[in-house]
Amino acid sequence: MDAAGRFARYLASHRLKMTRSRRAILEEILSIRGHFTADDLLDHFRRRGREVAPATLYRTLARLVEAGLVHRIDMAKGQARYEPMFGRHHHDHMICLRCGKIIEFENREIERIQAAVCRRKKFRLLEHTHQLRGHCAGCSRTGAAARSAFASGGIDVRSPGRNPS
Amino acid sequence: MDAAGRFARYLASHRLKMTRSRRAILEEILSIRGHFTADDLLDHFRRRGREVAPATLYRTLARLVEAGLVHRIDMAKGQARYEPMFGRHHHDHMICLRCGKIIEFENREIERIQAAVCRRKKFRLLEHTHQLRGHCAGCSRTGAAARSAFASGGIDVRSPGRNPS
DNA sequence: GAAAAATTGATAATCATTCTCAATTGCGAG
DNA sequence: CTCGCAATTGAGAATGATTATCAATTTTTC
Ligand SMILES: [Mn+2]
Ligand SMILES: [Mn+2]
Ligand SMILES: [Zn+2]
Ligand SMILES: [Zn+2]
Repeated sequence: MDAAGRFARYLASHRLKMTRSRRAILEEILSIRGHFTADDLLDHFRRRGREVAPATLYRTLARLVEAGLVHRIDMAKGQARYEPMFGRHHHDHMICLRCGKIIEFENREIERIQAAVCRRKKFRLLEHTHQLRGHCAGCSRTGAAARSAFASGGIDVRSPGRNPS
Repeated sequence: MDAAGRFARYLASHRLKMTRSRRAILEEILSIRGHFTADDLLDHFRRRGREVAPATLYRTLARLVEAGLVHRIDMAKGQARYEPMFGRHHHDHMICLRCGKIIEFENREIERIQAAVCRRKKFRLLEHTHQLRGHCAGCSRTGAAARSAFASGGIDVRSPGRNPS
């Protein structure tokens, strides 16, 4: 089933309604490839005239996360990032502290060991985050000259395709 | 060298002063075993009459983190946790979503693979967080009855000794 | 001990996100 | 279709942990 269908099913099973705003937000997210912030989306809408209130966007993002269609990435500070998870599998992130770029990685071995550690401690694992912070290839090369797009908002919006590694 | 000495050295090398407040804060932290929030510390001080302004505490905690004597654990929401890192080595955390307990774990294998992944992507790793969230042994056992000490502040303050695993 | 430099603390500011609540909309029943 | 009611929306206020301001105070230096 497609994303819209899955969302509809989720809404129905929770006595929630498929409204114009929710449809528009899902639509907009599906058109994005990569990671984005709530503000990124608000900007997109503003530019197209179609306004969506922040409260509504935040509420809908929470629903989409609930429904498993979107993943939320909590940063140590500043805004959270989101990414569409439709048709993708779990992965973790490397975050460049210079330019803000987000690189995805996926490692079965780590996940396996992680599960084993939890088993040993009798810990029922529900979710996890594994964030690697440092300098991306580009920023390591170009000394201190890297334009710090991080602070000023020029954040990454790119994904390495369906199967990151 | 002891913690106070290391802090003194750090301060000196940064043209900073060893003040009464900074000494008191470090002292207090050393007396704690386990994880704590800024508010936990403020409470301790308040109870002993010796007041310390929040601004001062936050500033000092930042210095201690800089100096490598304290580690800061950013939670997805709510206050950050801190823990003394004096004489301890790196480890990561499992966080119980029911009772808030923090369990430490350390796994060389994961860290090794993590480093390899970074090498492959030419990413210069500077720091990382690996948080496992779920239910601790106790909370898994006692169904939904677990008192949610998390929201109400009764957070863990315990460490499994010098060498977690 | 005085001057210079750093620190403190009261207070205001930040800022992403959530809350409130009156007005609006979606939708199932009739 | 049209009601009726529950769910949703949006404007604006509230939250809450942390940081910024800045005058008064403490430390260190000379
Ligand atoms: Mn991703
Ligand atoms: Mn710890
Ligand atoms: Zn970079
Ligand atoms: Zn627990």
